[in-house]
Amino acid sequence: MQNEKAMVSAQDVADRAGVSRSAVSRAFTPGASVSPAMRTRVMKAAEELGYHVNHLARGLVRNRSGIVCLVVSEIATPYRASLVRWLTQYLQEAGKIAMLINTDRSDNSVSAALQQAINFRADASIILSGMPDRNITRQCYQHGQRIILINRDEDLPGSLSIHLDAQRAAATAVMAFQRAGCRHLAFANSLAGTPSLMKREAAFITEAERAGLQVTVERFGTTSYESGQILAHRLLTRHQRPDAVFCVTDLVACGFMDEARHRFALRVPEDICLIGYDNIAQAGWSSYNLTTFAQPVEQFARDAVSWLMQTEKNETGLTPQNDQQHDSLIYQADVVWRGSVRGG
Amino acid sequence: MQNEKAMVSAQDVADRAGVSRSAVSRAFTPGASVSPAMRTRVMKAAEELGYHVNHLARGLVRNRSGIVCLVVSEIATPYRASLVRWLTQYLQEAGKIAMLINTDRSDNSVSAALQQAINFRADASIILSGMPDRNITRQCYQHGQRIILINRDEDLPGSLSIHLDAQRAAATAVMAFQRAGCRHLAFANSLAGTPSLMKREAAFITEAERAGLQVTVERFGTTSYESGQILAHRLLTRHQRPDAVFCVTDLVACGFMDEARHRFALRVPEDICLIGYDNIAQAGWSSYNLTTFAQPVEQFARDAVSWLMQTEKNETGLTPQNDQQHDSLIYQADVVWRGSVRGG
DNA sequence: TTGTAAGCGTTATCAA
DNA sequence: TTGATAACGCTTACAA
Repeated sequence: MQNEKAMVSAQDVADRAGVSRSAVSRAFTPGASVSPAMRTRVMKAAEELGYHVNHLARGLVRNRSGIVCLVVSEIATPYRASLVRWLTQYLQEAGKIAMLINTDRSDNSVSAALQQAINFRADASIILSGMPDRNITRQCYQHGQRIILINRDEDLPGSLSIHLDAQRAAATAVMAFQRAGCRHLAFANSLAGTPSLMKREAAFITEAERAGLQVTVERFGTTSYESGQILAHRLLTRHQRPDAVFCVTDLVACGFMDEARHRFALRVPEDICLIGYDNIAQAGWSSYNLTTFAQPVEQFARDAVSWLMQTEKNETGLTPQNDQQHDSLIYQADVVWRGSVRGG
Repeated sequence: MQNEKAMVSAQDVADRAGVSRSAVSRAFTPGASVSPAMRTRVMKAAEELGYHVNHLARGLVRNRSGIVCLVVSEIATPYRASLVRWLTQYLQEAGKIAMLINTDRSDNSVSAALQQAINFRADASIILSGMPDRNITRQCYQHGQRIILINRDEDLPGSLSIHLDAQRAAATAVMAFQRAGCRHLAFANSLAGTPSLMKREAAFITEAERAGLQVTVERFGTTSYESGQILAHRLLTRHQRPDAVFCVTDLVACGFMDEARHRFALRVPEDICLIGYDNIAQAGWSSYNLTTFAQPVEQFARDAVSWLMQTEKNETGLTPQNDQQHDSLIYQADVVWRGSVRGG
């Protein structure tokens, strides 16, 4: 015990238990053909020796690692963090393990992340940020790796796309603002230009026009609290100050609200109505009490993982024609009425 | 190309380039002895074939995977999320890759997480939450896996402990409250009972006593916004209402402040002074503008990773006696003066 | 149900 | 610098 071998292998366990290597392997493989007596015997020896299956070797021979890559930028952001939280949880429950790859949002770095995914023979990659090179995703696909895109605006062969329907949320927002008697609508967006974010803007404009209302659009920086402050400054110093602002995310809305209150001495919702998007925890904090649209994050995670497990079987029996098609899931972002819109 | 083999191996590349397998291996190994001509030749073939080194196989033979496990509960919490953010970033820059394991904070689930770390032959594990069984950490150690403990109160052989000095922060807080003319100090804590959190409480009491002040302690729930609200309710309905509260984390402080303002109509800092801990992003938002102590999170990450890389070499030439000792890093949490304390 | 043996894709050792 | 060969620890036909 003093001089224990660093790594104890299945062979060591087999020797100790007086059985064959394969018996040990089977004892550790769920659903393998092994007698209860054999299993307990092996387990006992394994316990005594401190044996742990080497997933590297297992993955090598099975050509499937059990690893799922999470490709994400700005993990510390509340919305992303909660997505990662639920994803890791459901992944673990399904017996998978999450690899977290931090990207700087550039498509380049996303591609680098997928390189890693391929290197580790990940079973799948879940992309929360950016959009990788088509060439690399093709390689992932060829390696039997499935790809899940969350709020990304592209469809890849053999992938699952998870989207939000921007239209209904926009219609609800316009309706709420109208009911509150607002006349001058605005949309506070970032300069990120992410398709899903641009869709929110476009949908809001469309729905406002349908209601006979004009929308002032202002765009700045990333989707952050600080951008919200700047956007507030820009919109609130305009000649025609808006009395209703739809912010592209809650983070932006929080920054906007703080600036409106503390710099412009405006009351929310009396002087200005605000709506956000995401339903991050802070939106529910009583300083903000922000009306917003909730992304069903936990649902995303649950459905993404169950899609993963369902498509697992196809792994071997690839039917190229069929697999060329991608799956798609579209969710509604439910409105969460709080106090940032009059009469909400 | 239609019928490309799912996985292209080093052998395939070697065949195509007309060289040996080992030449391919060397071409992909940084610092290996290979001529530039050979390298470009191999790389060309690899590119054409879409070859990617199999890290599973590489890890198997090198007995080192390049994986570092991050064991953490409540990832979506701002402080944890930012720690994970920096850790993953520095890990990646050092050529490692992070595996994220979500625990429910129980020591059991932390042990299960470390099991996974062993299964994947992780180079190291970084524990941000909970405290695993001594038995399992010993096994990690024997597998040559290093362990980094962040704000955990135990020292393991061959591990690095990262701690915060609670005393100086406490002294600073007491001084600030005194200078603000506060008479009735309180400490708002969670029921979590984590050693690092309890230390903050103990240190605050000690320093207050040294200054001749009494501290009312209230404890409730987890360290969350909601707990802060409850704690505020409890402390502010007391016969002797405190006029200065040190909150165990910023999250608690935010909840406390919101409740004090919106439910008790108290002004901060005029009626009550508040100090938090962590310096999460929200503490800087203008609704809170919270004076707090900043955990040097980025520094943690940088130092943790550089310790990891430095101790890498010892991997093979283990000198048991030497390695029994652990390293320890103690940081100061610098105060961030904002507006939640009078005269701050 | 169990054992035997042949890989899986690498890297490392040793000659050349 | 390059190439052959032996591990690395596991799973999985196939045979018993």
